[in-house]
Amino acid sequence: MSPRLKRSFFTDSAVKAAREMLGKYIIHLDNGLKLSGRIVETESYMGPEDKASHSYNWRKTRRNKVEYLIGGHIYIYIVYGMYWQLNITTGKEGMPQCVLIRAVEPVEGIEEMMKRRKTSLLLNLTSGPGKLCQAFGFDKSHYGLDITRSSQVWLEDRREKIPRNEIVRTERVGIDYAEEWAHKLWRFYLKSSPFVSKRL
DNA sequence: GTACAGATTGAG
DNA sequence: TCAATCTGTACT
Repeated sequence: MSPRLKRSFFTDSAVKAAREMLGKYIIHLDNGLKLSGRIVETESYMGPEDKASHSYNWRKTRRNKVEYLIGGHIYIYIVYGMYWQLNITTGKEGMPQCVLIRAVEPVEGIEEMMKRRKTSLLLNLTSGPGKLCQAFGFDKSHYGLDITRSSQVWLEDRREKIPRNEIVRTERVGIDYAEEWAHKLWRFYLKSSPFVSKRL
């Protein structure tokens, strides 16, 4: 049985999918080069009801239109003019929610990641949303990709059991403008992972 | 056409 | 603590 996560995983709500994504693996086959990592930090963006979300109040623009696709597509965009943010859409078609992958633990392709990140410090390769995109080479060329079918990018379940007390649930990072939504506990990370971007 | 903020990072 | 850097979005 293939360990690849299939559609049903991504049609859950973003909060549930974000929590379940911890301990799963992300794989990028980059021109024959295999890069992979274990997901250790995620955030959920709940769409129309969530002021921090690009699709708050059903907003739909050229940038975020793929959020409206069925769960399992890549929504990637740039922030601060220089960093990519990798999101996976969730929910059924027409429901614009997504999960932001904020940090992974590097597994395969570490040498290449070090080149791309210009550092030999393991801890600095993928411990943040912008960092991991640079290490993995994720950019606009992956916009809208269906990760349940793509031969370039997918997620795998390697059957790791995550104990309940390993999962920390906190407020999201960098969205102070979002009023009461800024306080929703929609960020998840693995307590014992040194690759988590920020501790509160 | 113009203005401006931003789901970050790394250097000082 | 703060600058880098530029696209998306709203507004004129």
